[in-house]
Amino acid sequence: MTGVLVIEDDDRIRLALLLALEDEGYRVRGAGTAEEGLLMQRREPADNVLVDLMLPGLDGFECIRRLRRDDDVPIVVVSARDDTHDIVAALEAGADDYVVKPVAIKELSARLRALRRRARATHDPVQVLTFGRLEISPDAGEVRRAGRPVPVTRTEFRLLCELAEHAGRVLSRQQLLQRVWGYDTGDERLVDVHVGRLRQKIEDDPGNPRHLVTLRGLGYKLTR
Amino acid sequence: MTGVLVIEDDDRIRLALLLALEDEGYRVRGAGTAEEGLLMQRREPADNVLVDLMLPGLDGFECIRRLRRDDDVPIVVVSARDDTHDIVAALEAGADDYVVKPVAIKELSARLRALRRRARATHDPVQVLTFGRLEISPDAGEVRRAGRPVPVTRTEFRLLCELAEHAGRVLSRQQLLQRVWGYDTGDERLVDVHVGRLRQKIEDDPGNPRHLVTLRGLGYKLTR
DNA sequence: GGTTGTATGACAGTTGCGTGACAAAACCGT
DNA sequence: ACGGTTTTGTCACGCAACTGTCATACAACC
Repeated sequence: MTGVLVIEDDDRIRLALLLALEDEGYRVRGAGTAEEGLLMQRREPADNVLVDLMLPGLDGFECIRRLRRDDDVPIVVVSARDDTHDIVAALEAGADDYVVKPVAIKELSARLRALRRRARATHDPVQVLTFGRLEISPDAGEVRRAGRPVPVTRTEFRLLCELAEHAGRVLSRQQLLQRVWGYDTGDERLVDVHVGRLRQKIEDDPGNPRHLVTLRGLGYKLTR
Repeated sequence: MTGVLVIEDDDRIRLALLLALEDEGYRVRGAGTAEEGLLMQRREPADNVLVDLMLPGLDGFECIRRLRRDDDVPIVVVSARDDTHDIVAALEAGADDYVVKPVAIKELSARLRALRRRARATHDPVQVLTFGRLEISPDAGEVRRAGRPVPVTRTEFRLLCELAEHAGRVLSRQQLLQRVWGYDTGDERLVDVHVGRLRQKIEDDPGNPRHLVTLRGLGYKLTR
């Protein structure tokens, strides 16, 4: 799910935008001032930023410039003013798009998508799931323990990814058989064996597993 | 100087746009129909395409889709209609921006710049991809190892570029077959053979590949 | 202490990969 | 069009790694 940060001082409009975007399936958060927004973006970057031009304190143009300095996040200006001069200035400052209020939420959403399509191509970030000092990159097909690559086999890798994807939740042997092996039926012991082998590789003390733990009678889970 | 292609059937508007853009410093060319525009873009790609939605014959949406299929060129829709439905549809079809006629040329120009900034971020750095002492120039069609040119065949080159473009990620044989050969189906061993040949040329010790590595059961990836 | 559920080591069959050989196809200069 | 050269795809073989099964040992629960 993609996150959107809305920087807008008018509480009513901000709330309306946030609700509408949430409805469109975005993870949302809002800020009432540029300063607050910049801080939030620095702390926990969203995938898109919507920013109003008229903000108290630091104005929208400056806000855009600073966002742009830190980050390559796609920025959309949402402003009441439709003056060409403002539009040009905002785009020059580093904004990617400029829409005039009031804006149809469907249009905004489509513009955000179009923008992310472009932005994604740049970064293509490789996802990394972290469990303590254990790192799993499903894309890279790589597992690391304390930064060192751990050679795992395909089945072990799939199993680990499956567990990682549902981190913290128990998965029964049946579920694992189904998802990793595609078996509808089969010997559940098979899972045990592979879990064991995986532990040898990823746990510091395979006898006392910290991450890949057994829940007697239920199955296995991966914890942080 | 950057080139802009304007696809617009109304002669007066097209001419006005072309003149105005030329004035802004763009190298311009125009097309009166989608078919003509597609042909021109294929023959000599412009850096931006402006397209009207209402075109005789192939309509704007289809035109966008076809442009997008060939190419990653930034596309801006310039339309008289400001209906949300049209905007969303155009963006979904692959357009990057949508402006409503009449449009201030300064705004249009700023939007084009903003768009190119994004597009460039994705494309320009692709000029030389470096993996240790291995350099790949997709544009120049050249591969170098420790500064020395390495003669690779076309297929090897495509394969290498495909892997380089997704550096650090595993690509399955299926994916490679699809992307390099365009096969939807076929013998996956074909990939092995070419990977092997490529290794002979680009790896210091082809037996222990450092860059073009195998992930048993998953595929291949190129690492730094 | 008995029962149930889990860990693990060994093993044989299987799979996946690298490679060299070869023929077909594409390419290229004449 | 022709002949030589390079490139491409197919195949078969061998090796190494992986997989699933089983038997046994161990731990948890009642």
